[in-house]
Amino acid sequence: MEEGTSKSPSHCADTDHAAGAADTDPFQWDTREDCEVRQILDRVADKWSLLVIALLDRRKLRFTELRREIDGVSQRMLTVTLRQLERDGLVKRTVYPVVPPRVEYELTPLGGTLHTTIRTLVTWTEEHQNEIAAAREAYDAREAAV
Amino acid sequence: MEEGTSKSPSHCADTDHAAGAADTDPFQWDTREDCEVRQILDRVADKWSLLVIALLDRRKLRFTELRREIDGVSQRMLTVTLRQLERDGLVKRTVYPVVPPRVEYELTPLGGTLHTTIRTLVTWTEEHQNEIAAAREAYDAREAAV
DNA sequence: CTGGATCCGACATGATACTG
DNA sequence: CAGTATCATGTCGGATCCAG
Repeated sequence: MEEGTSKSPSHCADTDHAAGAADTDPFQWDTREDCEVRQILDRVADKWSLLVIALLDRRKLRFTELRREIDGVSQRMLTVTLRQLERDGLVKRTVYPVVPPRVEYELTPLGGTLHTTIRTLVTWTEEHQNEIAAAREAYDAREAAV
Repeated sequence: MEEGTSKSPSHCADTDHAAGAADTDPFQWDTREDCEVRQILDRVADKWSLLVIALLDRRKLRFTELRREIDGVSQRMLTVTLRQLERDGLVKRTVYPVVPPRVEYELTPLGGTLHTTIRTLVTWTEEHQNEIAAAREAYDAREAAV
């Protein structure tokens, strides 16, 4: 992630419906790799990004607070993730030039709209995790039987 | 499979609201790693999974058809992805015992509900990709200036 | 045609140490 | 406190070969 930061993917799908038209074409969206949409999707659907955005909903948090709240994130990954989100205009970073450095992170309006969307995905997962767990057990059992 | 397929993460967040209750607690969901929700999320938000589910919406496709439609996917990744989705009960795999093997993939009802959700995420991305692109340019320009 | 198995390189991520 | 820099490594993913 940190390496290839300045890729310039093709705007393949920013055709018409990207502007907001109620295009409901079932499938045909990206398919092609190096598509901007797919790239953004990968970033947005990222493990840590998801968590950061969720935690930042409606409140500011400092670097260390975020780090403490997100179990398992390394300092490095948190920094990288925050930078990406900042670059994408989803998170705003405010530095207070005081003696012990103080940096606060918060969602931008754009980030806020994403939060809603992400929340939908999370809710879906929460609602169906049991079904998925069951499906896995069934699948594994079937496999083991063979 | 080769990667971590048989992890048994803790059911940390499958508490109450997971059952479907209209719980709108702003943030507190996973945070902890090795949380089942987070694991499912990672799978579901996966690059290839997203594409496969999108393509499978409302129609069956054969292995080769999928491979052809998804630009850039290797045989291996497609196989792995399909297996995961099948295990999770999102995709149904049907094998026809004919001379040239014929295997068809289609979404299960559960997979169908996920498609809707994913579609939301994709739509968001499509609608905001310009804003994000602009934010990136602005950010990069700001950086370069320094 | 479908896909399992293996080898292997590349990149993402983690751990650690250092700085303003 | 909030990073940056460096090094170590695990995993992902691609290529290839092979089998039912």
